[in-house]
Amino acid sequence: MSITVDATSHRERKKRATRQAIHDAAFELVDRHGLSGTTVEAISERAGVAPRTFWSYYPSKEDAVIDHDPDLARSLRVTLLERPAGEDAVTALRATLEGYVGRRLVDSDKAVRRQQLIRREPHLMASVAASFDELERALVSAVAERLGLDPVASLRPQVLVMVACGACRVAQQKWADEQGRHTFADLLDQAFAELAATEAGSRP
Amino acid sequence: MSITVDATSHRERKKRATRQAIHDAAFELVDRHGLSGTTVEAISERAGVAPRTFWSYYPSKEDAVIDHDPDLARSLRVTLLERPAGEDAVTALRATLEGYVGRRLVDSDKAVRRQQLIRREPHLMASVAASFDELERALVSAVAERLGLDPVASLRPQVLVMVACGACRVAQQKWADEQGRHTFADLLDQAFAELAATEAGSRP
DNA sequence: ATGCGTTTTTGCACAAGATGCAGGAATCTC
DNA sequence: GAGATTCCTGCATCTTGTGCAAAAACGCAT
Repeated sequence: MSITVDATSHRERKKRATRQAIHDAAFELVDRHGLSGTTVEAISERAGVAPRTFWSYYPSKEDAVIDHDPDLARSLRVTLLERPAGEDAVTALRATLEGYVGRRLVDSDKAVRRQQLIRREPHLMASVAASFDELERALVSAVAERLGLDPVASLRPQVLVMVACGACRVAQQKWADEQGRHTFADLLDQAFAELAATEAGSRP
Repeated sequence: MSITVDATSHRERKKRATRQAIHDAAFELVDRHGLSGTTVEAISERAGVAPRTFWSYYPSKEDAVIDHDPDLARSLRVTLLERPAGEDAVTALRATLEGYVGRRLVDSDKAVRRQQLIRREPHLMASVAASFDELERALVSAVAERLGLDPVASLRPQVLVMVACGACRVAQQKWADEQGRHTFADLLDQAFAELAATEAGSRP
């Protein structure tokens, strides 16, 4: 048993390829025939594995379609903590999320289809929400660390993360709706501009 | 076939009672034994109906636990549109949501258990997210209407709703975490105060 | 290359979730 | 109370998801 996790070993490459194949098959079939019109059996066949193997890669059909990166949370955390110390929290969050989302939107055609698929199939929201929740938690703890605040005593970290993630989500949604007519960065600018223009402190 | 939907007919009352019984049974059992430790058969038995009947009330176990009100979205929409015309959008949203959440938190013990249950059982997020999504859409369209904005052209309605719902979510989470040490209204105040203190308009 | 320990894949059995259908029971209307 | 309508139930069936153990693939040392 060696400690070295050679990310390019034959085994590792093959596992990644299989995972990708299953995800691709799941996405393609569900996009074409809907969630309930696609069986795990069909996905497995298209991916070239036995049905039983499917469940050693993903715990459910929905998860196979969404394909959540298991250590994205850690990665975002690191990125955020590496932002310049002087930078204010919202800017740091914004830059962190922009970088991540930007990377995801490189294949813009796939990204649009993905977003629209999620809209068409509300059941996919389960996986998406779980993933989002995990990211928000990670970011809250990272922001609290950055600001030297106790996330139990203060609501500030939660609110900051909520705002930044929310703006991001709104921009991403819009971007998918108009299929990339504006760049994502532009839409994010717009969302943050709206935020700045909002009188949030008003009292009923 | 009469159009009148007599909400207090024998039939209607019985249906409501059955639905409530199923929900109660589901909540109680899942709270005690976990989602995967509770079968639909057990829920049905506790509620005094045949297993087959369960699925004519809820499409899944998770939905029975969450018990989403199917016309809450419409109701929130109406409430929001009935707010004074002069009131700014965030305040109107805040008041609308506060009223709704406040009503839900009347039975505070149940509400705390519910929130903690959702945390313990991530699978419940599916139903919660679907419900939330529906509410946000309804509110976006209502806000757009109020402001005379086109929600496709402007991001403002989306951002406003996102902020208000987000603050609400943060406050609710906190409220459940500390099991009602502060009132929900207080925590909502805190969340909005943090929002107001945030420099959201900064650029990277 | 051969053999050996480890990891991955697969098949099988099985419990639970979910849906369509049709007969029977309860309820409503008159 | 009779007839129409709606609801509840049992049955058959398909799918999802998991545990287990055998078989296949792989990595490594000789």
